[in-house]
Amino acid sequence: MTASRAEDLSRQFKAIADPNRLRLISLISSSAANEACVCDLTEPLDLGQPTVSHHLKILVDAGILHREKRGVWAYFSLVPGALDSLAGVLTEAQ
Amino acid sequence: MTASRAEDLSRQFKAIADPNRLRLISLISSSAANEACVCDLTEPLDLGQPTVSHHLKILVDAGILHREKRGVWAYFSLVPGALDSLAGVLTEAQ
DNA sequence: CCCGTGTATTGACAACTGTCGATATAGCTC
DNA sequence: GAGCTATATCGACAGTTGTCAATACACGGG
Repeated sequence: MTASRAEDLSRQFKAIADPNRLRLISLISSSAANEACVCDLTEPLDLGQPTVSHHLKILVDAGILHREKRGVWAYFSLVPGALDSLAGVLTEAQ
Repeated sequence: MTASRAEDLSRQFKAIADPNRLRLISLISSSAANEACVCDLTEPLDLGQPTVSHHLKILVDAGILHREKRGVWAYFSLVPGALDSLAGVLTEAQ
């Protein structure tokens, strides 16, 4: 594996390598329309709104979540195939 | 997902969320007998021996690598199924 | 045009992480 | 046991990360 490929992959793994971000992914994927807004996510995680917004931005920047603004609300959903692609890296390694 | 489950998973993802550790995994899995010693790994990564030993310890503590000492050499190999188990978490999430 | 509300950004701070040099430990060979 | 070699541990340091309070921005309703 080249160094730059390893850098790219580590950026994505770093994005999900945080307990609160793993819970965000879990909450979003298991919610009604497979999407959730920030206000739905602060309470179950017991974190402040800026902190949740920060974590969501990291996941969006990593290409794992999609952000769609409708009116005042920002709805977050999983990018189809993003997690599968990361999973593939792990299964191919062994 | 419970908070403690998320903590456990994040510990494993943190272990692989580093470019040099991803390369270590790649190097070990693609080497001859699916194992390698520290001395084989320092040169391709261009890191010092203490640093490589440190990264390997993190992977062993996370249950991803197995360490077997034979004489003066320490041979590292993938723990069967460890990466598959992590991959499963990602595919099930979506 | 305000006001209220949902979200994003900024600045600050403690905690953690990756790296290195120096040193310690373990095991082989003579 | 002495010396050599492979590996592990320690101490230190810069850089990064997660969190919060404060603030800014964006949008809809009156």
